[in-house]
Amino acid sequence: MVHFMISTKARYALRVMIDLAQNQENNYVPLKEIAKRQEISEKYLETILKLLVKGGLLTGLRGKGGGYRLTRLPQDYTVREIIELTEGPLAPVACLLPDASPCCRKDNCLSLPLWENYHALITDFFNRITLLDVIHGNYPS
Amino acid sequence: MVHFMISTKARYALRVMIDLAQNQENNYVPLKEIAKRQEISEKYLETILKLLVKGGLLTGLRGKGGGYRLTRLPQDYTVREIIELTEGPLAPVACLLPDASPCCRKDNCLSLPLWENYHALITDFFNRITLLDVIHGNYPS
DNA sequence: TATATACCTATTGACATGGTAGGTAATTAG
DNA sequence: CTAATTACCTACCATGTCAATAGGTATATA
Repeated sequence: MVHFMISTKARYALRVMIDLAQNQENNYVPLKEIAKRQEISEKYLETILKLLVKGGLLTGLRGKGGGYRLTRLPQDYTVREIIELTEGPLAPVACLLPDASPCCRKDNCLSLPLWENYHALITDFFNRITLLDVIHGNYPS
Repeated sequence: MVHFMISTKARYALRVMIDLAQNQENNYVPLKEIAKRQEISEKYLETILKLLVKGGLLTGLRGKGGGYRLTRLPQDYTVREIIELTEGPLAPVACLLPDASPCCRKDNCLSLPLWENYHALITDFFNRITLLDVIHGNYPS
């Protein structure tokens, strides 16, 4: 609806990460369990978990007793990487994308510094906050 | 392409506001001139200018010698209102939209505080910066 | 061997974005 | 009064992304 919204992919991904941090103990947690707890369709959740595994944030194990689990400790994930993995780069304008080709207007573009500052602000924000911070509700004051 | 991108509507709107601040002197500036300087299609620019007039950020005058001009001084516009007018609220999740109906998960939603903090951060950022700041390249250090 | 699980490919409907087309109303210059 | 200029209005369209679904395959364990 509105363009400043975080996609469900990124939001669900974060919820999944939280869910695993809280429920994995020493076991693999099957998709079905996560889906039930989080009230997310199993099929849709699959596509999200696939991304997280592919990006190395989770490990998947097939077969009976299989499921998913974190590859690191909660304090070693940043919110930024979870979001960027599922939703793409945080760049607010094409000129600031990782692979951006130089813009011809660049030198006399008065807006660019605004987007650069904004970009730096949100990147830094999401970079500083770890998964553990989210679970404990720790935010910079 | 990627979901963190500011829409062209908001970006063009900002460029138009800058353009007018720099070129209006005491006259009304016709759409055609702005479109030419900014290299934006006239037809598309129309839809953006309509929004800005409707929102009270610009005045339009018809007929020969007509065009558009700012309704206030550049230092009296915030970037936030320009963006929100053209792109909608800055809320990153539905729960934080102005007219949001209460979410049943709200009380045990660990993510919500994250989005609230993020929302406050960017709202404050865009709120503090005026059109004049953009023109002069003044940003908080 | 049966069951549980992750993993893979493809498809769909809905919607927003970015942009276009053509016409109407108002104002001024001559 | 007429012609030119300009904003304003309604409608349309093509593309792409999002959110979600469907059905099948590979792998591990009990």
